[in-house]
Amino acid sequence: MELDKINWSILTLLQENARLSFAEIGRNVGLSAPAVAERVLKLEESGIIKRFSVDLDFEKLGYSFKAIISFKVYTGKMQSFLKFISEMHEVYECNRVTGEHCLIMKLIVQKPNELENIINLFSDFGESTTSIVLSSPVEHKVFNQNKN
Amino acid sequence: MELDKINWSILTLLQENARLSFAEIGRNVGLSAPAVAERVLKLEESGIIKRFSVDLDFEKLGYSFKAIISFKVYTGKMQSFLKFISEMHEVYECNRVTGEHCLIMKLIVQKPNELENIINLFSDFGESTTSIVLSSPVEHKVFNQNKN
DNA sequence: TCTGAAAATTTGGGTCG
DNA sequence: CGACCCAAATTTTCAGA
Repeated sequence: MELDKINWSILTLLQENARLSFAEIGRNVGLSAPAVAERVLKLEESGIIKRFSVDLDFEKLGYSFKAIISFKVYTGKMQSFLKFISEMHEVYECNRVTGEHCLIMKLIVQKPNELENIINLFSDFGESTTSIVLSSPVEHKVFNQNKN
Repeated sequence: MELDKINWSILTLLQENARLSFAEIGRNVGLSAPAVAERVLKLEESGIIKRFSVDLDFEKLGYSFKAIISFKVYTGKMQSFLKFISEMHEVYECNRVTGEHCLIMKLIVQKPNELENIINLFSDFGESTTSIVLSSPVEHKVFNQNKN
């Protein structure tokens, strides 16, 4: 799909506030509301917009600990481990990567001892290296085309 | 702020589809539209909902390479490095962590050689270990209170 | 793109624990 | 008094040409 400057502007605006009305977006990019609606629909249909969502403050929800776990899966255990973590709500994200460790995961938990339990459960599947997140200087940055 | 079962349901629904109407959410949780609107407003005001956003498919936008860089910052270079990356749109996320490496970053780029350039730029500030993301078995999971 | 019709959000007033 | 419902007014979205 071809992305012109206007579509990039729409995507930037929607990332910052997905509840802008089409009319308001149109005012920003110089289009009428129906024209914006049509573009957004096509962006959804093409899959470029995967979903409209909300970003939550996990700390305020009582989940104060973020951890990043690098994980080296034992031979033959990959499939069962992926199935295992897909059902754990504490595992927020999991990436398969090149390099020494096979997986890099991000977890969100309420208390340190929850993390301990999880690491114990993981030990059946491989070896983990855990880092606690102290802060997130850059978090979920708005993505745009600026090439500086 | 107190979060009852209804507010958790609202948060789950909004994460899955932030464009549900208040009336539709109300049908799911057994409230009227204005009651839902008021709850959502309070969730925003309290900061639990940080923003309404869209999740994008970066591959379809031509940004096919995700990388995770572990970074050990040289003494005294932390502040200048954080300022440096805050202005780089390729750095999607940056976490300060415990452990051997000080920072773990997620980057999104179009081509491998862009990554090479970035790693070269980073070398003034510290030592990096780069992993290319092959796939993301779990990505931006919907967060809810289920304790199973 | 424009216009009318349908649906959504917002606001005010009133009610129940 | 806070949280909710109902109903009217405004805004937004949708579907026709």
